[in-house]
Amino acid sequence: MKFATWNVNSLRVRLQQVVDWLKFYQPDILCLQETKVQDENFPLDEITAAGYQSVFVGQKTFNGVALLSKQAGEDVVTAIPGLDDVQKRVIAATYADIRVICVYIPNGESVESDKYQYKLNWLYAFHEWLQEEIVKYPKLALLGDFNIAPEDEDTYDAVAWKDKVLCSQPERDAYYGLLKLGLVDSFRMFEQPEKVFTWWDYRMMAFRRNRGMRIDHILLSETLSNYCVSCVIDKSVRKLERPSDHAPVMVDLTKMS
DNA sequence: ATGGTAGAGGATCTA
Repeated sequence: MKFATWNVNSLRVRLQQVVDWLKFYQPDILCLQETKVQDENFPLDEITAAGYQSVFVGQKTFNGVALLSKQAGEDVVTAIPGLDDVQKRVIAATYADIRVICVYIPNGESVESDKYQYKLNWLYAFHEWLQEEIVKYPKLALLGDFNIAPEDEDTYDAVAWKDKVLCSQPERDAYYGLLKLGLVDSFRMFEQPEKVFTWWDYRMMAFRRNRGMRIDHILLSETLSNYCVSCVIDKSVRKLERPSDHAPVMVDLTKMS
């Protein structure tokens, strides 16, 4: 089984890239973030034609998440229960006995911003909900754009980004708080080269200079991690014309088959 | 030098 995540930064702009990617890699599940499309405009026909089912929750202009899957999901949840939030940032579904949660964690803008407080509050509420979910579902995968670089090695310049948004200690504490619930960073299960990132700013030729950050993650519950044989970042799509600023991340749970 | 680019939507906001 292959699970993947990709912040597409507008599904309508990236639709052909997503369809091509699905056809090439044939993941069992693809989590999308920043679809930026209202539900009535979701490109259902094109996704269906590619052989995938979809569940989604979107809004005008910003945010929006979706789960594309070969098999139908059950027990779909489209918000953090109990959190009063107009922003569409989470969707979860169960496939066989595996709970898949797709998240678009707030960016935060800067540590001085009100959006940073919103991010920390959101992470607290998400933690509370995830704690319940992982008890209910021992096989759980959490995929998405976390907008957090867990370690200095996940940044192109740790000195420049020290205590900045995406790297600040409260954000990293919240990230490791999620791991403490019983999740493993699939990327770090394996030996990896240095300077491997998932996001590069559109500006300042950041991609060409590999000035990126590793902020998109696939976290697996310990039960599920036993089946994981690889975690790769597909940098190739970032080189396409009109790319998303994020690259997809994919895990292979082949041992499960 | 606090810039630059991309997306949505139709002036700025978000990232």
